[in-house]
Amino acid sequence: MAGRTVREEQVSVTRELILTAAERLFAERGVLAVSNRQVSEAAGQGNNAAVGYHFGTKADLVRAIARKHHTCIEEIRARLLAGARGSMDVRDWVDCLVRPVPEHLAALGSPTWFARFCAQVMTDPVLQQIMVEESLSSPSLQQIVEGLNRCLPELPADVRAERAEMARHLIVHMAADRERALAENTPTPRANWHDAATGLGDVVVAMWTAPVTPTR
Amino acid sequence: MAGRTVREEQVSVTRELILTAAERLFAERGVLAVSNRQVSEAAGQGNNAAVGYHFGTKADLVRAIARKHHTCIEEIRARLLAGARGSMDVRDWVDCLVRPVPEHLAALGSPTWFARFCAQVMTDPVLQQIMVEESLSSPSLQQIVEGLNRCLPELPADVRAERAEMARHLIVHMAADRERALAENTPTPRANWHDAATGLGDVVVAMWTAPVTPTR
DNA sequence: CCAATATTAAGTCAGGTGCTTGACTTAGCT
DNA sequence: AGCTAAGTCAAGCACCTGACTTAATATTGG
Repeated sequence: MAGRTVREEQVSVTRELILTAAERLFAERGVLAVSNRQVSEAAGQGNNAAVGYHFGTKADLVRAIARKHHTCIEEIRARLLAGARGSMDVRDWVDCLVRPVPEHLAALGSPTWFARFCAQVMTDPVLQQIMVEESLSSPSLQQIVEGLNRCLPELPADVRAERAEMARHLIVHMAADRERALAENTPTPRANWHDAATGLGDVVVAMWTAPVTPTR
Repeated sequence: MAGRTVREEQVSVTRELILTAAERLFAERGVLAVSNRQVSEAAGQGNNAAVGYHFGTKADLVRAIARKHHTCIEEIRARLLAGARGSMDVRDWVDCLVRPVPEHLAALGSPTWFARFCAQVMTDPVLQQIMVEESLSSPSLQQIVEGLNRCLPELPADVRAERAEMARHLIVHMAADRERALAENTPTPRANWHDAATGLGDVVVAMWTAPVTPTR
């Protein structure tokens, strides 16, 4: 991370400043509602074009934020994956799917903004593509899907795809909701991120193992 | 709908023109990425301030779009609710929850834009509030929740709230995904909206009836 | 120790935005 | 028929945006 020379160190500091300022503003006001200028100012940069200089377009900035967190999440997922290898229990694989994001948010300490940022980017018609490029590049996700497939061999491929999509939505948006509630001091159904992930896991296991009513 | 006089008729035509143009642009490009000017032009109004004149701010326009569809959806929900009254089968109540939106979209005929619009508005930090005001004002939703509560009396209140939230996310975002796939001619897991709702119902029933692992 | 260079600062510019204004058109009433 | 009021249009306003240019600053390699 930290560059060897003083120069590189300063640069990486400013980049990080911009990244975190952008993440917060995006989460609180909306990605498209915030201009690069506002991000630069919030990052304490006198230069109103600091974002353009360091990252390029706003899409590039979004990608950089996503990538930063993605590496952390990927590590957690790899760790969980190691424990689940070879298991024939759906719950083990669901935990690999469900726990990384909440655990990452817990590790960041409150307040966090990434979940709200993520939810917005994933539903925006143009930013969405950036996120899937960044996320689906993960090979560990593919391993989880394969693990689930081995546990549920009778499930039709279409239904599998459908339920994977559902799981993704639940993970992202429930995390965003909880994050928002924490930010607004609203009561949350669960006391901490770990319990929230447990509740999510209960549901996702039930979801994957639900019987499929045939469509004529 | 149609006013008695010629004048009122013209006005309601213009309003409808703006409403549908806005819905399409918002769904395709993002609510905040589209200016009121662009909406006015797309609606064929020479007046660049037509949106302002007829609706006020953009938030008001969003509210108007939401309300328009909400009335239709509410009718469908009321109809389903009448059939479920008194039932002790979770599936009946879940259908009341899950079917109205897909059925409404099916009735609109393709292409539709409302689901994508809805998903965006529900995840935007400032627009979100408008949507919940508009949606949670529905008394029929409350009846469904009560019906589910009667079927599942042992479920803790927190978990109930949590799972209601999850169901909401699934309904909105899975509809949006399917709508987008239809718009882009991408293959969809289900052949039609009714089957999609069935698949969704399978999952939501499993979700509500899933065992709750205790948190120490 | 100095010159080359990367970063930051500051100002400028054309274009787009919401909002307001005033003139014009036309339906509806007397 | 003629007046009133609502709806439409077109232009202008101040403001903000991204992109670009230039100057100041400080680190680095020689």
